[in-house]
Amino acid sequence: MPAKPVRPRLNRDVICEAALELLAESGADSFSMRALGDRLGVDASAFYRHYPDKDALLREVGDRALAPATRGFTTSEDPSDDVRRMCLGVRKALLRSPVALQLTQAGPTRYPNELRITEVMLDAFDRAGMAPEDAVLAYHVFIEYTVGSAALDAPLAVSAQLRRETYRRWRADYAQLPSDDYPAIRAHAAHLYPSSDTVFRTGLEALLARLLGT
Amino acid sequence: MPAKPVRPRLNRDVICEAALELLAESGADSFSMRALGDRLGVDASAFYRHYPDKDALLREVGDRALAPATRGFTTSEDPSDDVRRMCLGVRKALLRSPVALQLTQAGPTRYPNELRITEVMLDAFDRAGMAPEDAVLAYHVFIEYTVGSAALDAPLAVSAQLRRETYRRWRADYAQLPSDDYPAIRAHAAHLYPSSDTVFRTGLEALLARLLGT
DNA sequence: ACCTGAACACCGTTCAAGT
DNA sequence: ACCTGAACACCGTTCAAGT
Repeated sequence: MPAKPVRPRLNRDVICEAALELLAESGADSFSMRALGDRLGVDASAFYRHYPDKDALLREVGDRALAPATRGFTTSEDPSDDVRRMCLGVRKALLRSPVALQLTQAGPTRYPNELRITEVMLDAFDRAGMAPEDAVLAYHVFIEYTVGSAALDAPLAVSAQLRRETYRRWRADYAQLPSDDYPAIRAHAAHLYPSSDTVFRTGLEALLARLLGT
Repeated sequence: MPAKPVRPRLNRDVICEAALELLAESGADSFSMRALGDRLGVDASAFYRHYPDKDALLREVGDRALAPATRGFTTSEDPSDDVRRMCLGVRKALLRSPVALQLTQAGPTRYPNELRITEVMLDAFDRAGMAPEDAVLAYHVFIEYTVGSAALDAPLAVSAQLRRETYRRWRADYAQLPSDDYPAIRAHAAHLYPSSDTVFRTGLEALLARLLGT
């Protein structure tokens, strides 16, 4: 069999794959072009032949992180449930990979996974019988809520144990506030910071019920 | 009259004030300890006597950016409207100062403005007759939605003209997608990206109607 | 007590040079 | 065509030294 060409060592596929691994292992804070270069046995400057800059690289990496939400998604007969499942899937994918946050700051990537999510949701609102303007409005509301929540929840999503301990500490802090100034906080301190998944579900169901009229 | 003591040149008040100005003028990207030092005529290392690190400094700056939302806020007889006005005020403050995003990533600051916002909202849910667990759940939903949306909208909030042009360009891009793969996107391209304030209002009213039973 | 200045260990990015 | 290596212009942070 013919020898596989050793060149090219680098292309967008191997770069994004390595970036996703590096992000999953070491977190978003310690990601750098130099660290990515080390992992691939390549100088950091080599990436600039494949992407104009770090942001462009991370935008493609970010879209690939969304793949679990689109791969295998099947539309049902219930548009409301399609929106529900898609939002939950997007949230799960965003919490899994710490590059999610990056995506929130650069506008639409128009990469395949993002486009598929948009298509599925707009189609669902259409099937629900919404007027075009209302469908677009609803689409943006669900995306802002889903991505925004994920951006807030992501920093503590890495470890369930760390999350529980952190929430417990925060509750204890709230419980020690002066009750003259903050009576309502004091009264609710023990209940603050329920599971962020429960919080997300609560808002999601409220939006579905009101905007899709289920 | 006695001469004002020249020392201390630096304290938390003058540091935060200068940081807010620098952020408003030059944006979040070009903020650095060195740039802040230049503005105050001081070496960058001088701040480390007043804050443990850059994050701690920005957390206090972030809370001060919320001041417009709490200063002058008065509770009404309609809890639902109190929540509405507070969320709109928080959004406005967050879009005004580009440090908002920073706040979303570090957990609660427990600085005065953030605490006041929490107190007002929990109190409103109480007055609406909600059970304590439901009040806390609703509080977290509204905060996630408000802060999350602001984090997504902030990058384009600086200039209305830039925002309009950017949205127009994005719509044009969506309109050129292959309609075989993305029929719903193509059909809605002209309506995508309505005013982000309208989007926020739509979701906010849906959540108010469903969670506060208006 | 408070700030300076130099230093350390990093960054993203560019560009001539190598192969 | 693709990558290297050195260089540039930055970072946040520490710490001995100054006043």
